[in-house]
Amino acid sequence: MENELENLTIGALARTAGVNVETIRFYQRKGLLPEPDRPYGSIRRYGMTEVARVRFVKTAQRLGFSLDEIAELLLLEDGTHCAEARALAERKLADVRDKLRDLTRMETALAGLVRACRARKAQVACPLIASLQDAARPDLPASGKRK
Amino acid sequence: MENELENLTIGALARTAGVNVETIRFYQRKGLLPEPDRPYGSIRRYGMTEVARVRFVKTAQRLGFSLDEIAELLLLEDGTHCAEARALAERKLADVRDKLRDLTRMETALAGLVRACRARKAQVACPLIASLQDAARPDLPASGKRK
DNA sequence: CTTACTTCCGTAGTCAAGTACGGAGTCAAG
DNA sequence: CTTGACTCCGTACTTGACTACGGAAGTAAG
Repeated sequence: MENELENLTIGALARTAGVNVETIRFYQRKGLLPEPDRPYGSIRRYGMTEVARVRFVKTAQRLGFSLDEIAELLLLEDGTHCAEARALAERKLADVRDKLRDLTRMETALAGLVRACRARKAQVACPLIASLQDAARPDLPASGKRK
Repeated sequence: MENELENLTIGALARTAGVNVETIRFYQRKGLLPEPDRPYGSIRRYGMTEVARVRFVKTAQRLGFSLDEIAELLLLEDGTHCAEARALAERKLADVRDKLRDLTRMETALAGLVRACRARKAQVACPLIASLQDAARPDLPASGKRK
């Protein structure tokens, strides 16, 4: 035992997760990462669970989630009560599916452009905007100030 | 002619695109949105092209792109030269596919949680983090400071 | 033990993406 | 031709997500 990867200092945790030490501490303050109590006047130690958590935060950010939203996702991970969990999960799932839809459209448009370019068709217009346009959020168009 | 939707003031543009007027002006300063010249000492007018552009920016943001990245995507839309366009499009496409992969994994995990919850299995643990963990970026783990 | 690096913690600064403000000019209804 | 709403433009403030700083305490190697 006494694994390399299960007795990390905050610095080692940061390095293996690919972030700054300050970021770890910042996430702890925000409640995104538990702050283990320090064994009697000593320094805190971390394991792979924490590494995975930090990486998850970073990945979710890349996918357009804010830290607050990520906190909610982590609630699910940590096991909330069934009723609330389900409602939350369903909302997040819908959100994820919206993103998937839009990303897929972007993929199609980009792939089309690359193909056209490869085929040396001089006419290179990328209907990227158009790809996301239609069927876009049929929500209240009158003074619809979502926020 | 003289369509409702082709002679918008900045305020109307903002309203139909679902953003603040100041945001429009901010995007213009950043070069994300063209600033049409004002017909001799008068005010600027906008059309559906601009509405679509603003909406595109907002959607791309939701998908985790920064304004700088979005500016690049818009370059494609506006038709850069083939060689550069293709290189850029290929990079963006790879990026989009990475996101798709991760989002799909999140979808699976969330859908699983919802299903479990529906089935009233008390044991509700959402392996959300785990779903993104493996096969996660096999890039330089030593001092890998992506930014 | 000393010395050099870390950790710890609080406070302050930075950068991206807006948002707000205020005064001067424009417009369209009455 | 005035009045109220809106545009224009510059500058300043805010929020989210870090990043830096500095002094006291912990730790690992020589």
